[in-house]
Amino acid sequence: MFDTETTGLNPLTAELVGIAFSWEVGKGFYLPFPENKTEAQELIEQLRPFFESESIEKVGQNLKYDIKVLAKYNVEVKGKLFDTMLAHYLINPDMRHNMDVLAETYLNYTPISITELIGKKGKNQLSMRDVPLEKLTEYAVEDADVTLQLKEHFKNELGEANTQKLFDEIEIPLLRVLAAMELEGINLDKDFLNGLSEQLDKDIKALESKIYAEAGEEFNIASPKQLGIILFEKLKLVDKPKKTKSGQYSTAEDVLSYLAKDHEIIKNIIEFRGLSKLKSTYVDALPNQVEEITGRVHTDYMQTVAATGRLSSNNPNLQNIPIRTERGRQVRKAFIPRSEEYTLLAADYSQIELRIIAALSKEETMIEAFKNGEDIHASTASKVFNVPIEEVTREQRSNAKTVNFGIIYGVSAFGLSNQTNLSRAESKELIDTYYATYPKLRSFIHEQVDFARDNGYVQTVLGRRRYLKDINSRNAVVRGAAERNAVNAPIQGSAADIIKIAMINIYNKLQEGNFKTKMLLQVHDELVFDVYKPELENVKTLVKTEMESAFKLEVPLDVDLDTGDNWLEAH
DNA sequence: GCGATCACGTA
DNA sequence: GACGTACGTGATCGAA
Repeated sequence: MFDTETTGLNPLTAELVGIAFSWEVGKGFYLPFPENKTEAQELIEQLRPFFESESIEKVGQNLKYDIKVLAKYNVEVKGKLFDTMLAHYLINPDMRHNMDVLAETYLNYTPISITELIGKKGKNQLSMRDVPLEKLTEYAVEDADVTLQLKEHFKNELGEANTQKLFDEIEIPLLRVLAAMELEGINLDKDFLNGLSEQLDKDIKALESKIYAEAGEEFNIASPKQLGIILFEKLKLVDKPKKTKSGQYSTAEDVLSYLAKDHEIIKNIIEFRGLSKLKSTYVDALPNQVEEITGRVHTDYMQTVAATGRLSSNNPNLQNIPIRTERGRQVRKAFIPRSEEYTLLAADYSQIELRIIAALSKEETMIEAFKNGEDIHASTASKVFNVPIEEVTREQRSNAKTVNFGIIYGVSAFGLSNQTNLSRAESKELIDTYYATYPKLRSFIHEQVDFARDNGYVQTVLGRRRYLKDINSRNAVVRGAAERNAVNAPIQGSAADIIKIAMINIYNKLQEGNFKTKMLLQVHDELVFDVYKPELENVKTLVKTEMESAFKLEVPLDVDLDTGDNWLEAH
């Protein structure tokens, strides 16, 4: 077992301060590293045979971090891996997985906390370098020991939860794939974003003046509190304004959009909000996230956060780059290939969640539609509105699409009527007709809820579990939420399983084939590659084949590919 | 300087 | 009476 101690959380800039080792519960040692880089490199060279040994199993807590740190020292971590954080994620995805919590829960022990060592995060926080060797040794070796003890605990529990395969064949191999993607990073066109920023600034300022004029005074539009008072006390736009749970006036988008058609100020506020969000969160923030060393943006994928099995992305979050609005999609133009010899390839699963629910429910009508390559929303519309598929109107298709997605989340008539132009009664009727059209979908949903009631959990196609402690709650609201989770988690989670398989297989093939092409991003149902142009045709075939054959369902998986000189063109 | 709240971006 | 899943980030604002 090993655990690196470094000068920071960013593996690209972090320097090794030391490494703790433990090979037997209760035993361990700590190897401090010199501050001098040449000397540090000399020391790590002596450990290279250990790290690069195929036969020595490596145990750690969040090994992706250690692997990335060591990669910057040009050391590869080979051999079998056991990550206690990943193990616990499979054992109970809804809990937290940091070592302090795990030690307290499973070993009834409280290790020395990092804040005890270096203080709370902030200006006055020390660097690991500043911690006296004796204290640091105790801390580091304790962590190593605790991790090894946790491993002893978790290796049996994985078997009991039937998730051993998922651990060995998905999460552990994926950790290496994610480390490689994160180290790679993606090229960003800063100049382009600076240009966007100036345009946005002009438009935001213009909207600001209009809003002040309409309000009759200047105030902070970005403050929901001040905005609420202007709209609902000064201008009295509605009789009974909706409040948030803390008693403020709600100025949320869905509340404001009701008022937009009658009030120019509301339209301007909605636009102001959209543009401000775009500017602050993306256009201005992204250039600051470019790493100096590489000149690229390196996200950090969280492998143990989403309870369903999905990844999440942060610093920066590259899984929520705008696409829906014309203004927003411009941001995607800033994500570009590494050089002129490269092009971006985006590959996304078409309707993967609907295909999964069709296959798992064995709903033949829907399966057939997918097998025939039909537009699934048009096909649904044609059936529920009882018109030939070529006569489906835009509105019918749109409503069918809303129901199709809603089904995956456990939508109610209320929710549907809120999302569409349909009344409550019309929504109810549509849902009833929908279930009459796809009867096995309804029984599938009930089976999931029943399974959860009987077993306390639901699972994905690969046996990834989500425990639902509230499934038998007497509180109908709480129980309803658990029931929706019982339906959604296997669907969303199975899609996550499938793309993870594809990522591992694609990564391995690109490695084996010595491709210059690199996988860069994952956005739940999409993978983005930086493709060396001479490899394009091979890579396209490889990616499509691996993604479509990652998991065999009764429904074909379909992947759309596109390339371009930026992420917008490629999508 | 922190955490809660609100709002809003994605699949 | 509430009322569709899963996330992360930025701005504000009140309490330290």
